[in-house]
Amino acid sequence: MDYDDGTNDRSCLSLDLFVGPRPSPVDVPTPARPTNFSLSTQVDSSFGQQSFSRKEDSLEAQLNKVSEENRRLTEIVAALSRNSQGAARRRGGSLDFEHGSVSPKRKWIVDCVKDEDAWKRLRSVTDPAAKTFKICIRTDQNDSSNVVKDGYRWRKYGQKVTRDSPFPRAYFRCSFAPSCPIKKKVQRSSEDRSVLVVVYEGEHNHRLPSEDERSINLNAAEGGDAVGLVLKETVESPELQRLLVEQMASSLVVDPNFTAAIATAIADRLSSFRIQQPFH
DNA sequence: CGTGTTTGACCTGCGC
DNA sequence: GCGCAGGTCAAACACG
Repeated sequence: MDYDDGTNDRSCLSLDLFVGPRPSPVDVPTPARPTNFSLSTQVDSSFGQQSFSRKEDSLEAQLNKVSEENRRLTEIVAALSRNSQGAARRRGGSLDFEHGSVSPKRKWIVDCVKDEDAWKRLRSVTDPAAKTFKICIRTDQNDSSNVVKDGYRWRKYGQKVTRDSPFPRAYFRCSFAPSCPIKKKVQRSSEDRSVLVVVYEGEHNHRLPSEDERSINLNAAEGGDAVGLVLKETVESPELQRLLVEQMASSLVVDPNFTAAIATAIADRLSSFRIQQPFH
């Protein structure tokens, strides 16, 4: 699907990985790409092997660093997307948190809220006074279940067909701690059935279950972890894998440290090459 | 048998 | 007061 802001479903796929609106140059200052620098995709593996291995280690570390930063940004931008909704509406935007619908123009999707710090950040940036917040989660379009597992354990206590959506709304309580006051409402978006709109009301009065406990809970539940599924599919889908790699590569290329490392590696090789094969 | 889901009935708040 | 819609309860049921 093509949207009137020039994006399409394909571009939104990559957008989903980062959660929220496409960062503009103003939002995320990016270093200027060196205009007189180009990197060939074909590299002769016969020279500079040892030197390049060291550089590879360095680059792998860079890649890991970028991956970790990407993960953190995902959580932070998810929280910011909520905070930005007012501005989005003013410019004709997008995610209607009041009615749980998602405009096709833009898609603000949370792909992961799975650790306690992420919950705290979400709360601190969303609506701490009302103690409610709403997120949207992309799931498999063919998955008709309203299962959204976020590390906590939920017990469904009701389901209701509402007026503003053809899809039923499911009501959940936290079953990990019987006295926990938090509630969760899950409803499929009427405009994009692959998106689940999740409303949390209240706060947990206990800690996030440990990894072991979560593992037991998640494995015991039928239908799989919808949030985990999104991440899993993101990694396992060849197209999304490619998009993820492209984005990481893009991040690396605009990183001055990365380009400097590449330049140094190439300079090493060139100097080695000149020594072995002087100009005629 | 324990735990979670389903689903119809009931409760509650709100607008008219 | 009435009707409507959203939210909750609880008995029946399914499942491991």
